[in-house]
Amino acid sequence: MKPVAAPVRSDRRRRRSDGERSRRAILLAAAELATVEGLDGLSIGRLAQAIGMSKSGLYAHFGSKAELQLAAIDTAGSIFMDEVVRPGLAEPEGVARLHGICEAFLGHVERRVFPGGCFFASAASELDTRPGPVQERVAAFQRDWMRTLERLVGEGQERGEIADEADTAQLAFELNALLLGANASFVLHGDADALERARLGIGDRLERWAA
Amino acid sequence: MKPVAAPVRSDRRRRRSDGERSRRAILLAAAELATVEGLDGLSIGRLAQAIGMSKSGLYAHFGSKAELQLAAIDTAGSIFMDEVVRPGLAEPEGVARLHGICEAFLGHVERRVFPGGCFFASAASELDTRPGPVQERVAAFQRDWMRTLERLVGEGQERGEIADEADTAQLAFELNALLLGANASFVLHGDADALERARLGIGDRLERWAA
DNA sequence: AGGCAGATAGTACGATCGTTCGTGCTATCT
DNA sequence: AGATAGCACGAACGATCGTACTATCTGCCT
Repeated sequence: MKPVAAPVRSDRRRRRSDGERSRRAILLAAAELATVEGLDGLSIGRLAQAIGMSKSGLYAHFGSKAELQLAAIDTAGSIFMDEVVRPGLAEPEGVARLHGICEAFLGHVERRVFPGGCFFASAASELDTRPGPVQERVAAFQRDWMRTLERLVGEGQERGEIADEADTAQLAFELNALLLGANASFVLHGDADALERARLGIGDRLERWAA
Repeated sequence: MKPVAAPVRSDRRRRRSDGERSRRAILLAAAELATVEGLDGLSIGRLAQAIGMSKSGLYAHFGSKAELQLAAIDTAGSIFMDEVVRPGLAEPEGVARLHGICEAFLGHVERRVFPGGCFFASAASELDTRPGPVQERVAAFQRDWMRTLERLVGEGQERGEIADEADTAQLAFELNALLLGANASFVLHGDADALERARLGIGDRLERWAA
């Protein structure tokens, strides 16, 4: 989990510092608002109003709405990296790290890093039936996340902390399902118990396959 | 799982048979389209075009877009009942019935009863941050579904097929999480393996707590 | 210090949104 | 058979959508 499409300045357009700051503010607000209004439902006019800018001034930073959406996804991705992946990887390698990343995920949901819960859960559900570059970017992120989980499970197995007989992808799938289930229940019903249930389930799964 | 707001004719308005047929066609299309465009993203104009009717003619069946959404939710609910709950309950009481309802859920996803996967997963994700009557109706359905799962788990325990020490709500939560995880992965990535993973996980959970 | 490119705002466009209204048509009831 | 009321339509509304064009201002490089 990481290349994540660096902020490649492919075009030869230089950026001014004030513009860069504006752009960052726009994308931060866009990433947060998108979990509430949806990536499509989020309108440029409302976004401009939310950050106190003119519609055209904001729009000039992006060539189209689709490019704004793509940039917002990348921004959300780097927030997700900072809030979930990096803290998780800070734990010592093995089951502790797997536990850590799951806990970091639940924590970022609980702390409402995004007001509408996990950005990618929200975006994936909205875009799942709308093929195109925007969907593809979200799907790529989601695949990357799953690969990260699988890698951590695999590391646990290599270290002898998780049974070799365990199906790596299967275990990763189940952990992810518990995380998404908790996210959904927490955001829709405000049900904090769901987070605890996910923790219980995750602990149970890891115990079940402990070597 | 069942009262589900019967088609109560609270107003004294009589219905003509042709109107009733149109209304049914509208709501069927609306329930299906909503899993693709979203309940909000679904526009009346596009819905009218999809079923070959005028915008105003369609609109006349409902006093507002919100009422159309509420009616579409009820329609989706009765489809869900027919395709998932009823077939599941056809199995003999106990673990078999629990297995049956889960399998019926996965089957209705795989058969694309709704083109965008489980209607309520889709709607819940879209509406989770938008309080109001529409959200409330979806949330009520979702609670009802969870209660059904919990009831089936409880029945399994009463029959001595599931260990009494099992946490009823916890087991229901985990089963539901596996179902939703499979739904999300299947719709976003077209990943049929996810359905199999859910089946494996469900079987494993039920075995784990078998009495 | 001068000048250029980037940043922001203003305005306007065509399309589409949900909604309202008035008008014929016809199924159904008396 | 005639009356009633539900059904469907076309046209039009004000608002808002994404997008384009133009003009003013200002940070930054030479």
